[in-house]
Amino acid sequence: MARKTGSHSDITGPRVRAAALRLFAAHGFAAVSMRQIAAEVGVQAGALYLYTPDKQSLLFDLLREHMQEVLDAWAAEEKPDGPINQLETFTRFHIRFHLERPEQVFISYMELRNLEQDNFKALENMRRQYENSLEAILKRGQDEGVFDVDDTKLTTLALIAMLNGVTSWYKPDGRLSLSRVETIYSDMAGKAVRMPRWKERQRKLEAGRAAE
Amino acid sequence: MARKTGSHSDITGPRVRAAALRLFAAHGFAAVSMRQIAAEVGVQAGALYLYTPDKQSLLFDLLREHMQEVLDAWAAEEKPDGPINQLETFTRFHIRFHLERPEQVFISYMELRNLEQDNFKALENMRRQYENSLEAILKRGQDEGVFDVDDTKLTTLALIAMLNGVTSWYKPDGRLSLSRVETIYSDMAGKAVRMPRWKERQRKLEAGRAAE
DNA sequence: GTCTATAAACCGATAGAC
DNA sequence: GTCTATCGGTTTATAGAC
Repeated sequence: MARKTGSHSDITGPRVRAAALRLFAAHGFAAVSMRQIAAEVGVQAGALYLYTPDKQSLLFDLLREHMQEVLDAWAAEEKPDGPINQLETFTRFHIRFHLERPEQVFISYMELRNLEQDNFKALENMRRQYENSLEAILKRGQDEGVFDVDDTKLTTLALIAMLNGVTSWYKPDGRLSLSRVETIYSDMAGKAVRMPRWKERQRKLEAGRAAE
Repeated sequence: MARKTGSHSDITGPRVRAAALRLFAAHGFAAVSMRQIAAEVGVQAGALYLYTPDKQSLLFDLLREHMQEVLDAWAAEEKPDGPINQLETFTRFHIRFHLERPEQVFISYMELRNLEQDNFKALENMRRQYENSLEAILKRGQDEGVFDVDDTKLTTLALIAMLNGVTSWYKPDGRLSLSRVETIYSDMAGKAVRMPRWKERQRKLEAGRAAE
């Protein structure tokens, strides 16, 4: 039964991509050779070119599909009412989604510079689109007076950077559970942007005085 | 006067390191060849080995010196009294120091994985030492009841990740000045960890009741 | 679909002339 | 201190047998 050659296009294709993902994440795109990827899959280097036109496309496809997954998953997420709850939903979603895909996340911000210009721009647009969905929540909260944010764009980037940081230390069997980590980050994000109660009171006081 | 060879040890050495820094930051350690570095300096590849035993040492020295600079600069920074002011001092210091050295910061977290194990561990210890100086501030604030932090270690990492994020978008001639950016981040960090006023009042209330 | 073999170029590092 | 030349090995990608 065992044979060395045969038709495995539908199986080998995904395996090539999985091996590339693992190796790029572990050693970096530039440091990984096509021969290493082939060895990981169990084929010869030449066979890889049946599944990708070149090494660059292998990287770009991995990054593009990851970003598309993020966008689709967030679009499918059920959104509660009100910016405060939406911010919690976003932070929890972001942390959970990213911790479930450590390798994709890692290469998504480590290997961007190895992309050719056009590929880089395509990825950057998708990333900006995702950031905009958080900024929209902050803007709404700002308009409704429940958030007190100095600059929504800057705050968006600061929050996402903070949330991304979790991927660099979290271990699934560490001392903190996933939901516990979600809660802590979500609380910090909320405290960082929410209108303080004393400011809210002052605002209402002034509004009342103006109404007299 | 012009001659092609001569004694330039004291000049060429730093130029090699500067070229390596620039190229590693721009293209990544693994993607940069010794020949490229030599070309940037204006010497032949062989001449580089007068200034570094090998490529790995070139990277390690850059990273180690950067971390040492961070530690020295923070040690030299004048510290105000009280955790609240110290947190502001730390956030402003961190942002300013890192924005002044974008290339060093970039390679310091992008190229860690290209270090051999011993070199990596040495760097990691220095990084942890720096993190500890922030965690000490949070712990003191927690003990004094002015901070309300769930987990000082996790919060330390979250704050540093947030602050580091600034290096990925800040442009010196952008719409926000450096001191403005410092203020916004410092405010966010403060709000994220400070004991809320209502909680503080409740705490004092309970303390008063217990004293009866 | 996978293999072997190979082209053409590049790599890090060293030797030895000047 | 810098050069040229080179060793021994690697790289991406392709050609052609099976």
